[in-house]
Amino acid sequence: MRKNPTSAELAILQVLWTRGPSTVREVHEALNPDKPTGYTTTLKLLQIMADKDLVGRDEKQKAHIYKARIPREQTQTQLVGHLVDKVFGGSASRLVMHALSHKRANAKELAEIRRTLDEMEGKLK
Amino acid sequence: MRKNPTSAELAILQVLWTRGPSTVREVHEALNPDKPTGYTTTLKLLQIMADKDLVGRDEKQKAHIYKARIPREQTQTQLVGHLVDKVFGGSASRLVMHALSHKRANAKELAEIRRTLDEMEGKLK
DNA sequence: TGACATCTACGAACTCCTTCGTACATGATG
DNA sequence: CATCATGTACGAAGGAGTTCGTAGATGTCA
Repeated sequence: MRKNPTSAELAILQVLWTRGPSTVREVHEALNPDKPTGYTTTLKLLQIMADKDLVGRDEKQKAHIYKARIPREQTQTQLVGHLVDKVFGGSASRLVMHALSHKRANAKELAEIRRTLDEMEGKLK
Repeated sequence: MRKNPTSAELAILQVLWTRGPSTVREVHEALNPDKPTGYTTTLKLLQIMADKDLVGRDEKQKAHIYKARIPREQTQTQLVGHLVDKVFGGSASRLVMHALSHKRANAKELAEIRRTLDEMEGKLK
């Protein structure tokens, strides 16, 4: 089983997931507003992530192009699972209820959630 | 604003939240099945946590008694918020739906969730 | 009381993550 | 082709978290 990405890695994956394949500079600039660091920091992180196979890269251009190698969905699942275990005693529904009651969701979101809930109950029998 | 507890700290808080005030040995033994470490490791961790005011301690006995100083609920809120920001682009409902659809909840849990959902919709108008 | 078990205190090592500086390669431009 | 901007590679420093060993204090019990 694959280890969870670290915090900095997650931020980079976030960029790659939303932007798609990107150069170091592109990632760096997407990141910088939030958290100013040197360019070589971003570079180094991407290199490390390539070692770990978290990202792949195309070296055909001078400026290498990196892309995420793990799907967003899978990482979400992993991290939610982790949180459920560590902080909600293994009960995902407790997490759901906690998130629900702390979130000022609008009508549309609540309807969506209700739809998902209906599906779940449908599958149940 | 208070920093998130680290992973080891979280495990200890978990024990204190469920057991209530405990000695180092009690915490240590509750922890060990999952993750065997030396006794002094647990001790050191609790001492550090006391420094950070994550736990308080009563030194009246020879074996000091530690208790959590931050409420479980607050920590859950904090960590869920963190996850929502970092991995779900700030949308708590996306987290809820994700957790829902990956969880094989039983009928009772689903009913509870539905009740929470009803409450939310009630408050909405 | 003396031996033994159990406790706290704390320094030190180790690992992992993050950050950056420096060196060197390469493409573009006048 | 000389220069400059821009790129990669990589060592090393620094911080945080975790782990443990050792020392010294204190309670227990035959």
